[in-house]
Amino acid sequence: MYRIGELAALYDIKADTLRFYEKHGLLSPSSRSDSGYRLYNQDDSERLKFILRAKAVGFSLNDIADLLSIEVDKSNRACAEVKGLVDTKLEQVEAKLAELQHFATSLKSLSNTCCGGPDSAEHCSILEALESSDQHIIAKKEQHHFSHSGHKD
Amino acid sequence: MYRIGELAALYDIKADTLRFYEKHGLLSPSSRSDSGYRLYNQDDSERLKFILRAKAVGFSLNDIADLLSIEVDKSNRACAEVKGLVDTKLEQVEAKLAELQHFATSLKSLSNTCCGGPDSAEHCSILEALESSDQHIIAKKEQHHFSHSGHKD
DNA sequence: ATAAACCTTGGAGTTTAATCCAAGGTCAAG
DNA sequence: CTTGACCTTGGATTAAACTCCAAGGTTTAT
Ligand SMILES: [Zn+2]
Ligand SMILES: [Zn+2]
Ligand SMILES: [Zn+2]
Ligand SMILES: [Zn+2]
Repeated sequence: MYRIGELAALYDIKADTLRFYEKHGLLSPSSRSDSGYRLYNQDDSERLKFILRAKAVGFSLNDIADLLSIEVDKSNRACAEVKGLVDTKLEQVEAKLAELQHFATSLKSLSNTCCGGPDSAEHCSILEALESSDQHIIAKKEQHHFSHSGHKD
Repeated sequence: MYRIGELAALYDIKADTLRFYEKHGLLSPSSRSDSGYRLYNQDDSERLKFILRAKAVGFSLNDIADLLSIEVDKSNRACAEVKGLVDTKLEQVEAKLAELQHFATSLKSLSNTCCGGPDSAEHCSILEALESSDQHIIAKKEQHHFSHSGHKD
Protein backbone atom coordinates (compact mmCIF):
# COMPACT_ATOMS: atom_id res chain seq x y z
CA MET A 1 0.00 0.00 0.00
CA TYR A 2 1.29 3.42 -0.98
CA ARG A 3 0.21 6.75 0.40
CA ILE A 4 -0.32 9.44 -2.21
CA GLY A 5 3.14 10.96 -1.80
CA GLU A 6 4.84 7.59 -2.09
CA LEU A 7 3.04 6.63 -5.27
CA ALA A 8 3.71 10.08 -6.71
CA ALA A 9 7.43 9.76 -5.91
CA LEU A 10 7.48 6.30 -7.48
CA TYR A 11 6.44 7.74 -10.83
CA ASP A 12 8.05 11.14 -10.41
CA ILE A 13 4.79 13.08 -10.51
CA LYS A 14 3.09 15.36 -7.96
CA ALA A 15 0.56 14.20 -5.39
CA ASP A 16 -1.66 16.92 -6.83
CA THR A 17 -1.60 15.16 -10.16
CA LEU A 18 -2.92 11.98 -8.55
CA ARG A 19 -5.75 13.94 -6.89
CA PHE A 20 -6.44 15.51 -10.27
CA TYR A 21 -6.60 12.09 -11.96
CA GLU A 22 -8.95 10.91 -9.23
CA LYS A 23 -11.23 13.91 -9.65
CA HIS A 24 -11.39 13.14 -13.36
CA GLY A 25 -12.17 9.47 -12.93
CA LEU A 26 -8.88 8.06 -14.15
CA LEU A 27 -7.52 6.52 -10.98
CA SER A 28 -9.01 6.18 -7.52
CA PRO A 29 -7.14 4.68 -4.61
CA SER A 30 -8.54 1.26 -3.81
CA SER A 31 -8.91 2.24 -0.15
CA ARG A 32 -8.50 4.90 2.51
CA SER A 33 -6.85 4.73 5.90
CA ASP A 34 -8.91 5.30 9.07
CA SER A 35 -7.86 8.91 9.02
CA GLY A 36 -8.88 9.34 5.40
CA TYR A 37 -5.48 9.05 3.72
CA ARG A 38 -5.57 7.63 0.20
CA LEU A 39 -4.09 4.12 -0.04
CA TYR A 40 -3.03 2.78 -3.42
CA ASN A 41 -2.31 -0.90 -4.02
CA GLN A 42 -0.25 -2.64 -6.70
CA ASP A 43 -3.14 -2.73 -9.16
CA ASP A 44 -3.61 1.01 -8.73
CA SER A 45 0.07 1.42 -9.41
CA GLU A 46 -0.11 -0.65 -12.59
CA ARG A 47 -3.11 1.31 -13.74
CA LEU A 48 -1.16 4.50 -13.18
CA LYS A 49 1.70 3.10 -15.21
CA PHE A 50 -0.72 2.47 -18.07
CA ILE A 51 -2.10 6.00 -17.81
CA LEU A 52 1.34 7.57 -17.84
CA ARG A 53 2.51 5.53 -20.77
CA ALA A 54 -0.60 6.37 -22.75
CA LYS A 55 -0.10 10.01 -21.90
CA ALA A 56 3.56 9.87 -22.88
CA VAL A 57 2.64 8.80 -26.38
CA GLY A 58 0.18 11.60 -26.85
CA PHE A 59 -3.21 10.38 -25.67
CA SER A 60 -5.29 13.01 -23.93
CA LEU A 61 -6.67 12.22 -20.49
CA ASN A 62 -10.09 11.99 -22.12
CA ASP A 63 -8.82 9.36 -24.54
CA ILE A 64 -7.36 7.45 -21.65
CA ALA A 65 -10.54 7.74 -19.62
CA ASP A 66 -12.48 6.31 -22.58
CA LEU A 67 -10.12 3.42 -22.77
CA LEU A 68 -10.14 2.76 -19.03
CA SER A 69 -13.83 3.20 -18.47
CA ILE A 70 -15.21 0.81 -21.03
CA GLU A 71 -15.61 -1.56 -18.16
CA VAL A 72 -18.37 0.42 -16.42
CA ASP A 73 -20.93 -0.98 -18.80
CA LYS A 74 -19.17 -4.28 -19.06
CA SER A 75 -22.05 -6.71 -19.10
CA ASN A 76 -23.96 -4.73 -21.71
CA ARG A 77 -21.12 -4.69 -24.18
CA ALA A 78 -19.81 -7.37 -26.45
CA CYS A 79 -16.19 -8.39 -26.77
CA ALA A 80 -16.39 -7.14 -30.35
CA GLU A 81 -17.16 -3.66 -29.13
CA VAL A 82 -14.37 -3.60 -26.59
CA LYS A 83 -11.87 -4.96 -29.05
CA GLY A 84 -13.08 -2.37 -31.57
CA LEU A 85 -12.28 0.43 -29.18
CA VAL A 86 -8.80 -0.87 -28.55
CA ASP A 87 -8.27 -1.34 -32.28
CA THR A 88 -9.39 2.24 -32.95
CA LYS A 89 -6.82 3.49 -30.48
CA LEU A 90 -4.27 1.23 -32.08
CA GLU A 91 -4.99 2.77 -35.47
CA GLN A 92 -4.50 6.22 -33.97
CA VAL A 93 -1.19 5.14 -32.48
CA GLU A 94 -0.09 3.75 -35.79
CA ALA A 95 -1.06 6.93 -37.61
CA LYS A 96 0.94 8.95 -35.11
CA LEU A 97 3.81 6.52 -35.50
CA ALA A 98 3.82 7.09 -39.25
CA GLU A 99 3.80 10.88 -38.84
CA LEU A 100 6.60 10.66 -36.37
CA GLN A 101 8.66 8.50 -38.70
CA HIS A 102 8.10 10.98 -41.49
CA PHE A 103 9.23 13.79 -39.24
CA ALA A 104 12.29 11.86 -38.06
CA THR A 105 13.25 11.31 -41.69
CA SER A 106 12.90 15.03 -42.36
CA LEU A 107 15.09 15.89 -39.39
CA LYS A 108 17.64 13.28 -40.38
CA SER A 109 18.09 14.63 -43.87
CA LEU A 110 18.08 18.16 -42.50
CA SER A 111 20.94 17.10 -40.24
CA ASN A 112 22.72 15.38 -43.09
CA THR A 113 22.81 18.49 -45.24
CA CYS A 114 24.96 20.24 -42.62
CA CYS A 115 28.70 19.79 -42.22
CA GLY A 116 28.53 20.28 -38.46
CA GLY A 117 31.82 22.14 -38.58
CA PRO A 118 33.13 24.88 -36.25
CA ASP A 119 32.77 27.79 -38.70
CA SER A 120 30.04 30.41 -38.92
CA ALA A 121 26.60 29.14 -39.71
CA GLU A 122 26.05 32.08 -42.01
CA HIS A 123 25.51 29.77 -44.97
CA CYS A 124 24.41 26.70 -43.05
CA SER A 125 22.10 24.61 -45.17
CA ILE A 126 19.94 23.75 -42.17
CA LEU A 127 19.23 27.41 -41.56
CA GLU A 128 18.62 28.02 -45.24
CA ALA A 129 16.12 25.18 -45.18
CA LEU A 130 14.32 26.45 -42.09
CA GLU A 131 14.20 30.04 -43.25
CA SER A 132 12.18 29.21 -46.29
CA SER A 133 11.09 26.15 -48.15
CA ASP A 134 12.35 23.34 -45.98
CA GLN A 135 10.61 20.76 -48.07
CA HIS A 136 12.90 21.64 -50.92
CA ILE A 137 15.99 20.60 -49.03
CA ILE A 138 14.36 18.04 -46.82
CA ALA A 139 13.24 16.18 -49.91
CA LYS A 140 16.79 15.80 -51.21
CA LYS A 141 18.59 13.08 -49.35
CA GLU A 142 22.29 12.99 -48.55
CA GLN A 143 22.86 16.45 -49.91
CA HIS A 144 25.67 17.30 -47.47
CA HIS A 145 25.35 21.00 -48.25
CA PHE A 146 27.45 21.34 -51.37
CA SER A 147 25.91 24.77 -51.84
CA HIS A 148 27.63 25.82 -48.65
CA SER A 149 29.98 28.57 -49.80
CA GLY A 150 30.74 30.28 -46.49
CA HIS A 151 33.35 27.76 -45.45
CA LYS A 152 34.95 24.47 -46.32
CA ASP A 153 33.45 21.29 -44.93
CA MET B 1 0.30 35.28 -52.49
CA TYR B 2 -2.34 34.15 -50.04
CA ARG B 3 -4.45 36.30 -47.78
CA ILE B 4 -4.81 34.99 -44.24
CA GLY B 5 -8.13 33.26 -44.85
CA GLU B 6 -6.83 31.55 -47.98
CA LEU B 7 -3.75 30.19 -46.28
CA ALA B 8 -5.82 29.09 -43.32
CA ALA B 9 -8.25 27.26 -45.61
CA LEU B 10 -5.32 25.62 -47.40
CA TYR B 11 -4.22 23.93 -44.19
CA ASP B 12 -7.63 23.63 -42.59
CA ILE B 13 -6.85 25.90 -39.67
CA LYS B 14 -8.37 29.20 -38.49
CA ALA B 15 -7.12 32.64 -39.50
CA ASP B 16 -6.94 33.31 -35.76
CA THR B 17 -4.41 30.53 -35.43
CA LEU B 18 -2.17 32.21 -38.01
CA ARG B 19 -2.40 35.52 -36.14
CA PHE B 20 -1.59 33.61 -32.98
CA TYR B 21 1.49 32.03 -34.59
CA GLU B 22 2.58 35.44 -35.76
CA LYS B 23 2.20 36.95 -32.30
CA HIS B 24 4.37 34.17 -30.97
CA GLY B 25 7.10 34.56 -33.55
CA LEU B 26 6.50 31.36 -35.45
CA LEU B 27 5.33 32.67 -38.79
CA SER B 28 5.01 36.20 -40.11
CA PRO B 29 3.59 37.01 -43.53
CA SER B 30 6.39 38.11 -45.84
CA SER B 31 4.42 41.22 -46.78
CA ARG B 32 1.29 43.29 -46.31
CA SER B 33 -1.05 44.76 -48.89
CA ASP B 34 -1.48 48.56 -49.10
CA SER B 35 -4.50 48.26 -46.89
CA GLY B 36 -2.64 46.23 -44.28
CA TYR B 37 -3.83 42.75 -45.20
CA ARG B 38 -1.35 39.98 -44.44
CA LEU B 39 0.13 38.41 -47.57
CA TYR B 40 1.79 35.01 -47.35
CA ASN B 41 4.02 33.63 -50.10
CA GLN B 42 5.03 30.10 -50.98
CA ASP B 43 7.93 30.10 -48.52
CA ASP B 44 5.57 31.17 -45.75
CA SER B 45 3.30 28.34 -46.73
CA GLU B 46 6.15 25.81 -46.60
CA ARG B 47 7.19 27.12 -43.24
CA LEU B 48 3.64 26.67 -42.01
CA LYS B 49 3.67 23.12 -43.32
CA PHE B 50 6.80 22.47 -41.28
CA ILE B 51 5.21 23.98 -38.16
CA LEU B 52 2.06 21.92 -38.52
CA ARG B 53 3.95 18.71 -39.08
CA ALA B 54 6.15 19.32 -36.08
CA LYS B 55 3.06 20.08 -34.02
CA ALA B 56 1.32 16.95 -35.25
CA VAL B 57 4.08 14.78 -33.87
CA GLY B 58 3.96 16.36 -30.47
CA PHE B 59 6.35 19.30 -30.45
CA SER B 60 5.13 22.28 -28.47
CA LEU B 61 5.05 25.66 -30.15
CA ASN B 62 8.03 26.62 -27.99
CA ASP B 63 10.01 23.65 -29.27
CA ILE B 64 9.13 24.64 -32.80
CA ALA B 65 10.04 28.26 -32.18
CA ASP B 66 13.44 27.13 -30.89
CA LEU B 67 13.97 25.12 -34.00
CA LEU B 68 12.83 27.86 -36.35
CA SER B 69 14.54 30.75 -34.65
CA ILE B 70 18.09 29.46 -34.48
CA GLU B 71 18.73 31.68 -37.43
CA VAL B 72 18.37 34.97 -35.55
CA ASP B 73 21.93 34.73 -34.30
CA LYS B 74 23.12 33.01 -37.41
CA SER B 75 26.55 34.57 -37.91
CA ASN B 76 27.55 34.04 -34.29
CA ARG B 77 26.81 30.37 -34.33
CA ALA B 78 28.77 27.51 -35.78
CA CYS B 79 27.37 24.81 -38.01
CA ALA B 80 28.20 22.38 -35.21
CA GLU B 81 25.85 24.21 -32.88
CA VAL B 82 23.01 24.32 -35.35
CA LYS B 83 23.43 20.70 -36.27
CA GLY B 84 23.56 19.88 -32.56
CA LEU B 85 20.17 21.47 -32.01
CA VAL B 86 18.62 19.54 -34.85
CA ASP B 87 20.20 16.34 -33.60
CA THR B 88 18.83 16.97 -30.12
CA LYS B 89 15.34 17.29 -31.55
CA LEU B 90 15.97 14.18 -33.59
CA GLU B 91 16.86 12.27 -30.43
CA GLN B 92 13.63 13.48 -28.84
CA VAL B 93 11.66 12.32 -31.85
CA GLU B 94 13.34 8.96 -31.76
CA ALA B 95 12.65 8.59 -28.04
CA LYS B 96 9.01 9.38 -28.68
CA LEU B 97 9.02 6.94 -31.56
CA ALA B 98 10.30 4.19 -29.29
CA GLU B 99 7.64 4.93 -26.65
CA LEU B 100 4.97 4.91 -29.29
CA GLN B 101 6.17 1.59 -30.65
CA HIS B 102 6.14 0.14 -27.15
CA PHE B 103 2.61 1.39 -26.66
CA ALA B 104 1.47 0.03 -30.03
CA THR B 105 2.87 -3.35 -29.04
CA SER B 106 0.96 -3.20 -25.76
CA LEU B 107 -2.27 -2.33 -27.53
CA LYS B 108 -1.70 -5.06 -30.10
CA SER B 109 -1.29 -7.78 -27.52
CA LEU B 110 -4.17 -6.36 -25.57
CA SER B 111 -6.25 -6.68 -28.73
CA ASN B 112 -4.96 -10.18 -29.37
CA THR B 113 -6.07 -11.47 -25.99
CA CYS B 114 -9.69 -10.74 -26.90
CA CYS B 115 -11.89 -12.97 -29.04
CA GLY B 116 -13.77 -9.99 -30.46
CA GLY B 117 -16.95 -12.05 -30.41
CA PRO B 118 -20.58 -10.90 -30.05
CA ASP B 119 -21.13 -12.15 -26.49
CA SER B 120 -21.05 -10.22 -23.25
CA ALA B 121 -17.75 -8.66 -22.35
CA GLU B 122 -18.27 -9.69 -18.75
CA HIS B 123 -15.14 -11.81 -18.81
CA CYS B 124 -13.34 -9.99 -21.59
CA SER B 125 -9.63 -10.29 -21.11
CA ILE B 126 -9.08 -6.71 -22.33
CA LEU B 127 -11.29 -5.41 -19.55
CA GLU B 128 -9.65 -7.68 -17.04
CA ALA B 129 -6.31 -6.30 -18.12
CA LEU B 130 -7.41 -2.69 -17.89
CA GLU B 131 -9.14 -3.09 -14.56
CA SER B 132 -6.00 -4.12 -12.82
CA SER B 133 -2.49 -5.12 -13.71
CA ASP B 134 -2.35 -4.60 -17.46
CA GLN B 135 1.33 -5.33 -17.55
CA HIS B 136 0.56 -8.87 -16.55
CA ILE B 137 -1.48 -9.56 -19.64
CA ILE B 138 0.21 -7.10 -21.91
CA ALA B 139 3.51 -8.84 -21.28
CA LYS B 140 2.17 -12.18 -22.52
CA LYS B 141 1.98 -12.23 -26.28
CA GLU B 142 -0.55 -14.10 -28.34
CA GLN B 143 -2.53 -15.14 -25.30
CA HIS B 144 -5.92 -15.14 -27.09
CA HIS B 145 -7.74 -15.12 -23.77
CA PHE B 146 -7.83 -18.79 -22.92
CA SER B 147 -8.91 -17.77 -19.45
CA HIS B 148 -12.12 -16.46 -20.94
CA SER B 149 -14.78 -18.54 -19.26
CA GLY B 150 -17.83 -16.36 -19.92
CA HIS B 151 -18.30 -17.62 -23.46
CA LYS B 152 -16.78 -19.61 -26.27
CA ASP B 153 -14.49 -17.85 -28.70
C1' DA C 1 4.44 16.75 23.79
C1' DT C 2 5.83 19.26 20.17
C1' DA C 3 8.07 19.79 15.77
C1' DA C 4 8.53 18.10 11.02
C1' DA C 5 6.71 15.90 7.49
C1' DC C 6 3.02 14.06 5.91
C1' DC C 7 -2.10 14.11 4.67
C1' DT C 8 -7.17 16.29 3.90
C1' DT C 9 -10.45 19.61 1.27
C1' DG C 10 -11.94 23.39 -1.66
C1' DG C 11 -10.73 26.70 -4.54
C1' DA C 12 -7.67 29.77 -7.08
C1' DG C 13 -3.92 30.35 -10.44
C1' DT C 14 -0.94 28.86 -14.47
C1' DT C 15 0.34 27.37 -19.04
C1' DT C 16 -0.50 26.15 -23.74
C1' DA C 17 -2.81 26.73 -27.80
C1' DA C 18 -6.06 28.38 -29.51
C1' DT C 19 -10.79 30.64 -30.36
C1' DC C 20 -14.14 34.31 -30.06
C1' DC C 21 -15.75 39.04 -29.94
C1' DA C 22 -16.32 44.03 -30.94
C1' DA C 23 -15.68 47.91 -33.62
C1' DG C 24 -14.27 49.19 -37.57
C1' DG C 25 -11.68 49.29 -42.49
C1' DT C 26 -11.49 47.11 -47.47
C1' DC C 27 -13.05 45.21 -51.71
C1' DA C 28 -15.67 42.97 -55.52
C1' DA C 29 -20.47 42.33 -57.36
C1' DG C 30 -24.81 43.86 -58.60
C1' DC D 1 -23.27 53.02 -53.68
C1' DT D 2 -24.60 49.67 -50.79
C1' DT D 3 -24.32 44.72 -49.37
C1' DG D 4 -21.63 40.89 -47.95
C1' DA D 5 -17.45 38.62 -47.45
C1' DC D 6 -13.31 39.53 -46.16
C1' DC D 7 -9.67 41.92 -43.34
C1' DT D 8 -7.62 44.87 -39.10
C1' DT D 9 -6.66 45.39 -33.85
C1' DG D 10 -6.95 44.51 -28.92
C1' DG D 11 -8.79 42.07 -25.48
C1' DA D 12 -11.70 38.34 -23.36
C1' DT D 13 -12.70 33.50 -23.10
C1' DT D 14 -12.02 28.60 -23.51
C1' DA D 15 -10.19 23.87 -22.52
C1' DA D 16 -6.77 20.75 -20.92
C1' DA D 17 -3.75 19.44 -17.55
C1' DC D 18 -1.89 20.55 -14.11
C1' DT D 19 -0.02 23.33 -9.91
C1' DC D 20 -0.37 25.99 -5.89
C1' DC D 21 -2.48 27.75 -1.68
C1' DA D 22 -4.83 28.01 2.88
C1' DA D 23 -6.49 26.04 6.91
C1' DG D 24 -6.45 22.33 9.27
C1' DG D 25 -5.91 17.02 10.73
C1' DT D 26 -2.36 12.89 11.30
C1' DT D 27 1.97 10.40 12.07
C1' DT D 28 6.48 9.78 13.50
C1' DA D 29 10.52 10.87 15.79
C1' DT D 30 12.97 13.05 19.39
ZN1 LIG E 1 28.76 23.85 -42.60
ZN1 LIG F 1 25.54 23.81 -41.41
ZN1 LIG G 1 -14.32 -12.78 -25.82
ZN1 LIG H 1 -12.85 -9.75 -25.06
